[in-house]
This record gives sequence, structure tokens and C-alpha cells, in this order.
Amino acid sequence: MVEAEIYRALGDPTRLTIVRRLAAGAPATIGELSKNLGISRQGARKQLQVLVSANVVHLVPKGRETQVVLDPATLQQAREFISGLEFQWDQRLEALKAFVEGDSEA
Amino acid sequence: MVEAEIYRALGDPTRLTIVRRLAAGAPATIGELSKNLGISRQGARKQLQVLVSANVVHLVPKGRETQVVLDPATLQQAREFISGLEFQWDQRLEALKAFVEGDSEA
DNA sequence: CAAACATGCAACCAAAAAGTTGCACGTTTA
DNA sequence: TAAACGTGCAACTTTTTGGTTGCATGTTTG
Repeated sequence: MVEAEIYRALGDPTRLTIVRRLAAGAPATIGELSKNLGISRQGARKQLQVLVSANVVHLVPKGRETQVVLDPATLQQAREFISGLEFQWDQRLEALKAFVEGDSEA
Repeated sequence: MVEAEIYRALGDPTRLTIVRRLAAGAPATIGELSKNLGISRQGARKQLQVLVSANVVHLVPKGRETQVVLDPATLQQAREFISGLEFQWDQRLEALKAFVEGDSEA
């Protein structure tokens, strides 16, 4: 069961920016990621925590700084769930089309 | 540019339930979709509006009732954006792996 | 036409979210 | 070891969100 939590985590401009930067290979310590988001470091940290709670990201403490790492499995899960919706939907359209075109053709 | 709005729309249990039902081929009038969500019809309508604003769904008025239809293009966009993130991330890991294993091998 | 139906809309409320400030604390490094 | 650095955490404020109730309005149908 895919949780709405995953999408909720991605559903905020600040958090999506963070995820984009991580995927693009940006620095990756909490401090670095917190820069240029237009909010305070503590504010950014709270957003980061939302991503952590949704397992979109996880934290790896190293000495005095903490590395932020993307969790590809969660992204995959989110993507596959959407694929599933699309698949079901397509099937419905196919069925409808067949019906309209004359399912019971001579 | 993919908007966080799409994910925000999916990021709520009630709204995700609505989307799931639509994809699965459930009835599809506002009234039908509003049932069994554990909230009032008006409450459900507000959630539906969020999906409409994010283009996850669109409404087709027919007489006194209104049909709710999934917008597959939006789902596709959401899925492809995630694919893009995964792709970038994979590339980074590949590059890192190559480097660690000895990029400059004799 | 009147009743039943499907829906829209605004006002209001409580809870959650987004962000801030202030301060504490372990880790490097000069 | 003192200062600088990277972080964590709690208290607080302001918006946003999720939900409700009440009522108005167009649409079918008996």
C-alpha cells in the first residue's frame, strides 16, 4: 500500500527543490542543502525532516556534519504506484472502446 | 517544470482514495465519489476541487450531475518527473562506482 | 407544478504546517 | 583550549488545510 505521505512529502516547492538538488548531485550536507531556499536553516531542517519521515531521504551523521542521501526505493515506489493507476485507467478506456466499436460484432 | 502541486494533490489519503477509485473504474459522479470517504459531501467536494486545480481530474457537468474524469496526462507527467530524478540519481551512482573501482586503471 | 435530487457556495472552526527566534551542544581547528 | 562550525531542539506565530453546517439553485420526475 502506497502511502499518501510520500506524495505529501514531494508536494511542497521547498522540499521538491531539495530532492531535485540531491538527484542532480548537489553537495548534500544538511547545511549545504539548506542554502538558497529562501528560508532559515532551521526552517529547511524541518522540511528535510518531512522527507526523512516519508523515507524519501535518509540522514548519515559524519562527525559534525550530516550527509543527506536520496532513497531510490521510495522514489521507485511512488513512480510505480502512478504507473499502476495509469495502467488501470488505460484498461478501462480499452474496454470502453471495444464496447463502443461493437463488442458483439457479427 | 513539474509543479509540487501535483504531488500535493495526491498527498492526502482522501484524495488518493478518490483517484484510486477513478482509476479502478468506480462510478464517477461527484455524488458517488463522495460516498464512503468518512466525510461530508461538501468536504469531499473540497478535496475534489484540489484534484481539479492540480489537473489530476476534470469535471464534466451533465444535466444535474457532474462527471469526474481522470486526466492521464497529469499522471504521466508526475510519473515521468520521478523517472527523471531516478535517472539522474542512477547516473551519479554509476559515476561514483566507476571512480571507486579505479577509473584510471592501467 | 411540487418534491426529490445533485450540486454549489460561503462562513466558520480546529488542527496541522511552515517558518522564525533563541539557545544548547558535540566536533573541528587555529 | 578557545573559537568557529554544523547541528539539534523547543517555543511561538501565522497561514493553510481539512472538515463542518446551513442555505441557495438548477434539474428531473411523479
